[in-house]
Amino acid sequence: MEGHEFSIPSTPPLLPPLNPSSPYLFTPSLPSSSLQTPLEPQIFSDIDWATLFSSQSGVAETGPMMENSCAMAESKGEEEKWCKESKRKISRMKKTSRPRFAFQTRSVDDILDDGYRWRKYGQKAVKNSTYPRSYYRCTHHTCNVKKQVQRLSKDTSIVVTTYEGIHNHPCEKLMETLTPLLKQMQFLARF
DNA sequence: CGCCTTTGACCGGCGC
DNA sequence: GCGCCGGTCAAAGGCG
Repeated sequence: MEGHEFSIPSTPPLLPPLNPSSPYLFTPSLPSSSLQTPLEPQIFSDIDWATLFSSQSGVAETGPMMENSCAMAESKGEEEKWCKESKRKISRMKKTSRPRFAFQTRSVDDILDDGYRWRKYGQKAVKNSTYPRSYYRCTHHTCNVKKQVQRLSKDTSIVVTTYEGIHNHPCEKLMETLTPLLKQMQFLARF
């Protein structure tokens, strides 16, 4: 897989990338000078930030984000219309209490290898975006975590991934890596 | 055969 | 009540 560059507009995600073969970079946690190609946090009016950042868990802040996003609208009319729609979505999403976080990825691949297994259950064309939004569910039978993946129409190299919920099981790929090590440690511990 | 993606249909919330 | 929109379902088909 190719290298990915992450940019999180407000706060870092709860779960770090788990696949060591994928050198993900999180810009907010690193000084921009330390990156080879810094990706400044940006607000895109064509992404549905209201949906992406409507979290009650405090993972993401909606207030300043929404103000900035509204300011990015091209015309006054568009701005009012867009803000109105976003506020409606926020009020709708506040009814759900599942933790959510979103982050941007600069990548040619829409799907990130985050170590978990996902099944795609839908794809929809969304308003204000050229690219469709894809819906995925964690394949673990007891896990109800979902994620949405959408490419920005303004910057086609950037993919926005939104996670909803918290996995209630270990990461399969991480366990695959750790299990032999743990067995070896248990074996050695007997001496 | 099991697991996955694709895709049109369907549903519920919301504004007018 | 109607239409729009985002999210989900489920049948069909592909692939290893």
